[in-house]
Amino acid sequence: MSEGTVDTSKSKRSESIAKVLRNAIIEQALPSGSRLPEDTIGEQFKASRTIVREALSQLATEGLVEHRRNRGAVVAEPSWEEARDTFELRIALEKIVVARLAGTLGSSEIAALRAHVAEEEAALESGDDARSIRLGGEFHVTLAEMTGSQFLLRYTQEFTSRCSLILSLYSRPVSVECGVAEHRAIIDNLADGSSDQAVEVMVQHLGDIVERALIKPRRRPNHSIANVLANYNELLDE
Amino acid sequence: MSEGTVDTSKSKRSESIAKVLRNAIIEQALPSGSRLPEDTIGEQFKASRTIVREALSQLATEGLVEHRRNRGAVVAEPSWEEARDTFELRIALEKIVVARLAGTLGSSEIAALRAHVAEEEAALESGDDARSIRLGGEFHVTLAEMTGSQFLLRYTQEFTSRCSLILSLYSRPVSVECGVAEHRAIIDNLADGSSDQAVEVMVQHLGDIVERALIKPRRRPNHSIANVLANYNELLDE
DNA sequence: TGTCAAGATATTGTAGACAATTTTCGTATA
DNA sequence: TATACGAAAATTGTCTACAATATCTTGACA
Repeated sequence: MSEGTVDTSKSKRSESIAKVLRNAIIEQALPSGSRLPEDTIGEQFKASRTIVREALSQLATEGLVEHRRNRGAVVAEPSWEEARDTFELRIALEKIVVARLAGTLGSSEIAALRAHVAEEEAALESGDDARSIRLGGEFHVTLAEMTGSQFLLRYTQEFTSRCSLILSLYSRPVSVECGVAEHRAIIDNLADGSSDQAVEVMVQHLGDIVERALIKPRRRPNHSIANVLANYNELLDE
Repeated sequence: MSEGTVDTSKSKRSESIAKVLRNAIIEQALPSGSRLPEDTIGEQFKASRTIVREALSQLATEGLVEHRRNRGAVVAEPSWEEARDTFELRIALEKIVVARLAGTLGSSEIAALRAHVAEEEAALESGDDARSIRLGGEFHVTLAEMTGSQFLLRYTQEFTSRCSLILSLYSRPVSVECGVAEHRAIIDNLADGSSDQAVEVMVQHLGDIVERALIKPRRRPNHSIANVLANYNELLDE
């Protein structure tokens, strides 16, 4: 089906590939431990190994894949300690985001956030788990984006991705990690402008996520990389 | 059978190059805005552009260099807003480090920290500014290292480097940014184990640094990259 | 003399070739 | 049968060539 590769090539090609792989990893289409051979991926995207390698490097610094010398890249499998550190840092990070945002958002931004949550709810009801998880993470990224800070945005993206991966490893299969109600509460507090309270709600929210997580590892059957990527190619042209 | 193979050079050539460039940037041997042509650097290190490119990518994600499409890399010149964000994140990060460390350090670790500060003091008295700046940053990295957390270490390195770059842009020429006395106070509080107080001292310390900084930009004359790197090559085998 | 265009030069972006290393698999041997 | 060894295959690491793009130089023209 998908022969796509619509290039959109103004921004870096490796970035597009990284994005697709990132989504595939977060949605567990590529489970932890999956091998990621450079030429297989390159074939899928019709790109040379140079480009694929760039994408994998990027994902490695994000902590989503692991590089073993001369043995290729695999989807990372964060240890429990790494999971704990990641969440602790993420909470510290998002405290800053929320504190900076409280009381500064315009009505259009509030509306955008509410619309996003509505989307989350729709995905939840339709039972599309993968979509739910992705949208749940994107909510936090959207918040970071609204601070206008490149750094807060970049790190929020990084930590949100890694947390999604961690949750897929350690949390119960059923639990969707980002509660829609909690997101609504965050928006309400941001709109009201009570900074401390907004921070408190965010901390509570992320704390709940940690609570729900860190249960025990589980494993999914390995899919063929070629098949998985074929499905994800459609996402390329966004 | 095979001998030890202490593959220091094997581990990653691009990492060695990145390290040299990082030091050169932090010590302002390569001022903000300096161009970093791939083949010039490759020639210095006798490495192909592939390797140099890898090193530059690494430094780009660390925020020390900036990539302009088809126009090469230059030493980054963080804006005031980026500077502010970087420091805010760094403080949040190091609060975590100190909180985790308080009361957990063994006497050998305390001794190592004190030895490090002694080195800082020596460098300060000898008037070797570049060395002082580097050692000041390394103190914080050493702390992060002692937590045993890969993530805390990596991000502390990243933020410390970037902060050094920022200070070189915005702070007074004379001020050495990490006060030796303050570092001693941090060690004392870590040894005593009063977590809250240790955190407080660290926040105070980093706050002081910010205070001393953010004055106004200044500029140094551009040195030839080839010359600069020739001087720094000695550091390669460390 | 100043401006602008076109060619020349320099630098980055990407691809593919070759080398180095690991993994796999078949085969001989006890 | 189990194990050890070694050749073949697969995969990554690095280099170099070529293409695409940006920057600089030169010279014509107003």
